[in-house]
Amino acid sequence: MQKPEGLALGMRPKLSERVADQLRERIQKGELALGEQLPTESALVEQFGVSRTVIREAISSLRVDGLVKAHQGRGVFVCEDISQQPFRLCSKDLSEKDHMVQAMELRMCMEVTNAELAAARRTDPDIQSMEAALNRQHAAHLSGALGQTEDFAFHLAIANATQNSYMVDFLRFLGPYIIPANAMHQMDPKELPAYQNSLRAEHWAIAAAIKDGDATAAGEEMRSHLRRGLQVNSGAGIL
Amino acid sequence: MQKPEGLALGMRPKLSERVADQLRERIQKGELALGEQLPTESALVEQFGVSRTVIREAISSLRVDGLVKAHQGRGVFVCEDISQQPFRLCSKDLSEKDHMVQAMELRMCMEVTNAELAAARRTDPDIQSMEAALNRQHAAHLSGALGQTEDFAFHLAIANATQNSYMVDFLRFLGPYIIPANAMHQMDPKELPAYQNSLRAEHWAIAAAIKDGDATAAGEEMRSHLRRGLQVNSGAGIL
DNA sequence: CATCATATGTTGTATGATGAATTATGAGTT
DNA sequence: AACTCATAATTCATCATACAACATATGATG
Repeated sequence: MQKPEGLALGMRPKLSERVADQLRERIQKGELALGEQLPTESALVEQFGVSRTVIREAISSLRVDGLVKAHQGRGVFVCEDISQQPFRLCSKDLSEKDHMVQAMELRMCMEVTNAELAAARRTDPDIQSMEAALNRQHAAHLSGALGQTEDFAFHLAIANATQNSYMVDFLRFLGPYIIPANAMHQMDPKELPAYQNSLRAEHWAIAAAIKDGDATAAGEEMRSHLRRGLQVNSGAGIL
Repeated sequence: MQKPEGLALGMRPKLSERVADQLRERIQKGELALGEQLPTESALVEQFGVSRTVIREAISSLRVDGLVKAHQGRGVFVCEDISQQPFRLCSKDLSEKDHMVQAMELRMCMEVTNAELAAARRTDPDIQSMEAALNRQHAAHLSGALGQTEDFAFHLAIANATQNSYMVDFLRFLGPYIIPANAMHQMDPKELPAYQNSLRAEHWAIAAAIKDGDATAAGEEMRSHLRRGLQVNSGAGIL
């Protein structure tokens, strides 16, 4: 049994969310100045004709989004730098396939340069964790598993080797958007082992280049690795 | 007059936030299973010894973070795919400089490949908006302005030319973390015009490569452009 | 067994009151 | 006039209670 989820044409969104959306709009349109502003809770209660509960929950949303900052006894203020707004990947006006391809390209953009950076900065422990992930992946393949977790762990190890924590964070953020799209699920079981072999070969090539400290080679290996994955998954991919 | 802001050693964080943090921890530690769970609001009221208002605001935080989903009449459930979690760039255990450098590297990772993609896919309108941004930047420089807005507009135009909306979103997300760090503010006014000239020259070189459809050249021009910017701003940058 | 009314539990919203922090006000002093 | 300090007014934070809306379990009824 499945629920419809995505508001089924009559699914009234919560009041607090509607209010929050309206306030977001006002802020991003610039109707509310940057440094200060925002009417008091009681004023908003009148404007929207809802209870304080709703207003407070709406403002709470804006707070965790980093759009406003509330000060007890003073008021709620629009943040000076709306820079702290989080990054999301959920444009709903995109087809499922476009979403996947674009997310994959985003990943590619970073992973290629990531491999180059890793080649320049990797430490011995980095190399060890990379190779450990590859060995685990091999074991998974031998045992009949898909080994996607281990695959991702290898890429994470590379991100770690860049010594840039944001790379790790971002890849980890991107991961869930990509993993489930892997075409291995719908692949002919006959072809699976061959595909997995080539996957591992590509991984080892990347690892070797990084170990050698050859940034250019590492980048190229990563690029062709991901490009192949993109082709298998979607057929497209000019990158 | 400045406020201390960042919790000045005794600044008690709001109850709702403390509760929200504890719940986040429970979820990410896996103490709360993935599909279902989360005690009822009244149960949490007893567990934490706070009012329902606080509990509700805490859950509201988790909701906008994409960690849980609330269903009226049923309960609050941990999201199946915590993938929807937003990406933030605010690791507070990083020095100001490390933060800047790492964010800049993240930008570099994407912009280099971005330029390559743009060279392969740019349309005529893309080229026009790129060149328009450059002309506006030149005008800004001539009028004595720093022209950072126009600079960023140029990079955004390139992102647009990739035909990948996520690239635009992500660059726009990264923008605020980078713009203010530009070293032009503290530069010797004598050297400023020369620096701005070289900036524009690099921009035009990138634009030309993209216009030509030369992906490799576009990537390289972008790489050296950003690398120079990173050096000016921080001295570091092995990339 | 199938169907429907009811009861129960849960989240959503409304309302009033109190506490805590900030700012505005004004009296009083120098 | 200028400064100090207590007081009041404003505003968000929290608490407590009640009701509405929705979902599910229960049990009676046919």
